[in-house]
Amino acid sequence: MPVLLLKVVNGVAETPLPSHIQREDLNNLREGVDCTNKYFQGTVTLSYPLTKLADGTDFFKIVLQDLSNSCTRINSINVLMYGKMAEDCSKVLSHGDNFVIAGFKLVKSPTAAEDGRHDCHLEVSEDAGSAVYVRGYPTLSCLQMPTFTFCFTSVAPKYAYTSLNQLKDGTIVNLYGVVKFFKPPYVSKGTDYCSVVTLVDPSNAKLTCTLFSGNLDSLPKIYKVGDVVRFHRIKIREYNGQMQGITSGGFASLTFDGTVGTPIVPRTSSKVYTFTDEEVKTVKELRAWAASNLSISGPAAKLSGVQPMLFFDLTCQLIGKAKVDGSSFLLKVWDGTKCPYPTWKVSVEDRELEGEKGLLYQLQNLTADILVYDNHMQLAKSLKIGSFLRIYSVHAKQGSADNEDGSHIEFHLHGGTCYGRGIGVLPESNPEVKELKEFLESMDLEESQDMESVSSLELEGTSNSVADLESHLQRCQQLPVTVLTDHQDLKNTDLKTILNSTAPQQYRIRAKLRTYHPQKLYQSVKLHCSKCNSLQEVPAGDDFDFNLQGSAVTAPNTELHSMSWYDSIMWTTQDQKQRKIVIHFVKHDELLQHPKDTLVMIEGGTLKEMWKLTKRFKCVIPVRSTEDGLQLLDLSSPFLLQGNVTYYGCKQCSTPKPINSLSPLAAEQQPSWEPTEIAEVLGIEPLQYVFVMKFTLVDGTAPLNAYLFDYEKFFQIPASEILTSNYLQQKMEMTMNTLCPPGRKLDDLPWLECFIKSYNVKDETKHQVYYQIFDTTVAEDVV
DNA sequence: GTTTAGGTTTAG
Repeated sequence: MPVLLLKVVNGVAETPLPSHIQREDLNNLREGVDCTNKYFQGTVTLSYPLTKLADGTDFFKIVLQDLSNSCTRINSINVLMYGKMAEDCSKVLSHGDNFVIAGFKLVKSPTAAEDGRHDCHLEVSEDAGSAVYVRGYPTLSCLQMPTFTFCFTSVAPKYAYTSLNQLKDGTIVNLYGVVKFFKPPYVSKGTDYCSVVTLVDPSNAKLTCTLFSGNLDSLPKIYKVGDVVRFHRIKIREYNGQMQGITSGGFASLTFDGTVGTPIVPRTSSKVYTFTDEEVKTVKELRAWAASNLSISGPAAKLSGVQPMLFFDLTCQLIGKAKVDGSSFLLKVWDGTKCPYPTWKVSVEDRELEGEKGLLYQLQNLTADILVYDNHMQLAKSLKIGSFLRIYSVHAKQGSADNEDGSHIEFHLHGGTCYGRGIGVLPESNPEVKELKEFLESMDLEESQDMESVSSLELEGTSNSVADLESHLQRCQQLPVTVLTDHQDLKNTDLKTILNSTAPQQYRIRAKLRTYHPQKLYQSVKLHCSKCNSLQEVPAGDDFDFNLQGSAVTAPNTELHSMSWYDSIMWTTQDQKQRKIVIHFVKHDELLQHPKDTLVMIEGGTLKEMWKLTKRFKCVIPVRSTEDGLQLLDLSSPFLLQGNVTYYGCKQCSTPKPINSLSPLAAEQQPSWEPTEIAEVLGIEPLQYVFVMKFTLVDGTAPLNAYLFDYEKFFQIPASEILTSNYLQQKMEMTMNTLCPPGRKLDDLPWLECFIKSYNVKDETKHQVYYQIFDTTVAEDVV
């Protein structure tokens, strides 16, 4: 998406177009051309009346002519506008107007043969992040950032939504709800797919909807309990004394991830739909309500966390499939983790097995064989190898002990759809799929290294291969899972001896990790001040937003705008809050720099808006206006956001200076905008992210509690980045599962080699000895 | 046109 900054003063756009978007000639607009950062300028030669599409969305079509290219045969193009932008443009655009469109979508024109215009048309809407600039008119659009839009225009809701306790028999309504239960679409016994969805909302009423469609894609794309949905035109009936929702003609749905703080992006098959600030607000409210009123901790699990005798939802990639018999079908999947129990292997005829043989072999010990039955077979057969799946309510069944490999675990997807049993295909765009892909890709390297040693082996018929991953993993388990980075010459000391000795001293130990605290790993991340040695919790995002709202109450001081070393733009949100937002772009030699090198300061922005800005700009500093100049916010807020790290300062040790102190840095030849440098000139003592954990170690002589205090060395994961990276969180969880595998007997736990030191802590009343882990890191093959 | 399913685990 393009970045289009329209400078707005008193509501009138008067800025030239940003330098990085480039004009594109009509004859260069071709299907497949990347139109990001391109704009098209043309003159209106024809406009059609404003109309409404079947779903009520405004639609406006005009024809633009590119007069600069009079020599080309085709010099005009259709422009299709949707939603609010259509309505607005229809009011101000007239014949002969010359204007600019950016952020358009180039789509093959179905009417090119008849109207003789360009063989593509341009589609624009606010939802798509488009912007229209008409000379001399107020801006119709937006100050638009890479992936979000600050809209200047207010949008009145077109649809009325009924809360779930107000539903009446025989009506057709629009509604919102949080998914409490769902059955992923399955093949019904009739002609359609069916999906059953139970919704709840803050009225505390519940509605079960039975949705049918011949088109799988038009059923709601619900991936988990807690997702938020918007249904349009759903029919309400009474059934067995309760209200029931059922699809009616024109049924349409949007689905949103229900996790607080994740991007609000609708999942839908509808080509055109209303999606405005109203929707965003409603989804936020429902997310917040659900977070405190709905238990959404589903039965999701990784293979490494599978418990026998339980049902769970598995997110995985399909690597093989095979027909087994008339009532069952085999899916071979993996999720990058290893089930801690022996798992079954379903034998199938070689010719029935689909999938890449090399990969199936390579991953054989990380693969779960899932047998699916009856009604699920049809869907299972149609799945594409390589696709990402969520298989709901898989049964992890304890196998019979008389089997030759003892008691193994079997995976069944039983027939029927009770408890939402079924299979859903996740799109590549799904954040969890992205995460999984990244994760699987990062594993591939290790696997392929292992494969080098067996590359000469025949890959066919290798069920008893000696050089498989299983034995590799077993070898790993005999080697220590943590190693020393120093002090190799030291001898081990047993824990009892250490506990009976005086502090301070240093020891090398060999022990097992019996348990650790906190179990919720994100709780182990703290902020540490190396100056006063204080530790504190990482502020929750919500607190920070609250602080921002407080600072936004003070109106921005326009006297501080556009100083010698920065340019400023301000605008007001058109929602009820009428929030004023100012962005100050720091210049170098009086020129704006490339966004990736630019530091921006923002007044009145929300946390989410700032995160978006960090994707585009080098650094973001939240600021507020005072009479004397721009200042940092209270130190409960970060003083800097950069990449995916939020930097905080120590309240005790910092003496914040005015923002103007940054200007010498901006004047440097090539400002590096290093966080430490920024902190220093702003008088901030930066806090460092650190993992703080308590390990209970045992070695057969005594248990000993040792603290881990680690910036990044132990886990080889920067503590500063883990809170914003699901991938790193998953990696850390896997590491902990290797160090201390759940459900394992003490004998079967792996050994850790650690370097620890004891130290004294004394106060008036007591004296205690503590232990801390040093110079130790997770072994290379564990990471 | 208005079936299909209408939540609450298979039993392989």
